[in-house]
Amino acid sequence: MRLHNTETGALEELEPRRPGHVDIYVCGPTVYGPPHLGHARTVVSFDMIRRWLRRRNDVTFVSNYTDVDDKIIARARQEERTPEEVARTYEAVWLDTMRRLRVLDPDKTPRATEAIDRMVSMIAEIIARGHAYESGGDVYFDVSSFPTYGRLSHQGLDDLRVGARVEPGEHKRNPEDFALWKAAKPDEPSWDSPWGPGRPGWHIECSVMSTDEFGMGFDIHGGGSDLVFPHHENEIAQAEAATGTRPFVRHWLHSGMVNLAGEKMAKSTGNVVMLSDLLASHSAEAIRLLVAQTHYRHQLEFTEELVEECERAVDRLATFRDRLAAVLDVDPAAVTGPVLDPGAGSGLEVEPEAVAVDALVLAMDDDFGTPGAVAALFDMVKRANAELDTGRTDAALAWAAALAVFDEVLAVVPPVSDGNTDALVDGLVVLLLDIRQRARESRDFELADRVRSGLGELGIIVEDSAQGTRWRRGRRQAAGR
RNA sequence: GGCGGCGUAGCCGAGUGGCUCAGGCAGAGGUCUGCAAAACCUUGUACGGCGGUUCGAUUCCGCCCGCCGCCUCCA
Repeated sequence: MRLHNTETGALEELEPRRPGHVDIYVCGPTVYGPPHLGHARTVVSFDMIRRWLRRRNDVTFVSNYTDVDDKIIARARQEERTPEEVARTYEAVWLDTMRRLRVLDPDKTPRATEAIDRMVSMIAEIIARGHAYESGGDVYFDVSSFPTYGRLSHQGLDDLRVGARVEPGEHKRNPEDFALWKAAKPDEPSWDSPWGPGRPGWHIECSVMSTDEFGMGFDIHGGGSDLVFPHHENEIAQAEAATGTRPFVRHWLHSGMVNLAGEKMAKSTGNVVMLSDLLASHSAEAIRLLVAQTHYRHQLEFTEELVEECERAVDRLATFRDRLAAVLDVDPAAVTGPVLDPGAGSGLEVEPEAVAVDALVLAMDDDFGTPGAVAALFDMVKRANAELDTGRTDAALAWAAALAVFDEVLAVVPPVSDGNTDALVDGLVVLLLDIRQRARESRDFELADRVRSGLGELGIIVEDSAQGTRWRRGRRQAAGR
């Protein structure tokens, strides 16, 4: 398969250093506050990338928590708590939110504060190799000593000098140098080091934690495109300067930013959508579909209307899933069950429909083309529905298996509502529908419609068909609103 | 100023040097139905502007216009 590499700016063949194994590191959050839509965009994009890679590879996915940082310290002061308490709180919020978005847990989630000793070692190594210097208790990376600096962001040193600046209290030789270690300030967390007490700069942690896990030259490093410079540029400089070897990373993957109604989402202007708000009124699947419909490298346009549209599209998938379940006479949950895992006992271990899966493979193998995958999915739904309308059900099992494959990669099919398990509600609805059926048979449509609209107001959707009357809970009620 | 990206039908958004068509949502008409819903069918002069290359460009090249991101903590 091909994937885009930020460093070369070109599509490249994915060639893992160990065939069949892919090691991927994605920069995680600084845990100083609750996650917002921008986080979701990046995390969901990489979740789909990971889900695709693991169909053919043994994938190890690592994503860190940055738990020492200016913003965490500031937040801790504000809330009169310790930085550690703040970090642990938002770490838990992050994990919970990502799970609600059906994002798979990383295989490992290293914390910056647990890697300080290795950061100190790496910094010492960088100094020893002549790429960094100590100055007033700080340690700075000497950018001029690293000739390929700027190769990820495609900028020369002269270009970078223009934007570079020196904060008050810094002791840089050159403005484009960056901090590896910051001397301790009063009332801030600090650790001992050969240069005195202090704390690490932001960039060093990812060089350390990724190579701790994978060593130099691992397969994929990812993150939002806003991290290309300076964060990832600096990670390369640190890791390669410390080891004297290259490359640090084989493929750099970066996801695009989110636009809110045409404007950049920015905390400074209050133009932010918090995920807790978004998830209160929208399903994870709709949010994931919205993300999947735009290629991961492009800017994502976001409005409330667009998520609403995705809700309707996602409902269509649920309806299709339920229809297949009815035809196959199985529990709807089994339809999108783990067919990829033989022996999981879903009862649906069959060949997925080849047409749809071929289209999925074609799309995803070309730089993780989730928009094409979504198109392939809905294309199958339309064809399958058309056949089912004519009473042809022989391919139902293959469709179900294909649907499960799609859901394994994209996770956009809403789960079967567990709201239907209330035996009392179940019984009452069945009773009402039985009465309604008798009314229909005696052509008392006024009463029949009264029952249907009354149930509708309670969030229960009644649908008559040639095969009899079906009912289900509407999305809003199923979401517990 | 530097680096990068985008401009595709009402909206979002793939894609391609010529071939029937991305896909979703919305709109219109229809089939089915007691009605509705669901589903399906039909329906849209789409490719920012101007040049160039070409037998032929939305797709390649140049210029222009417009929009956006990064260059500072940021997913």
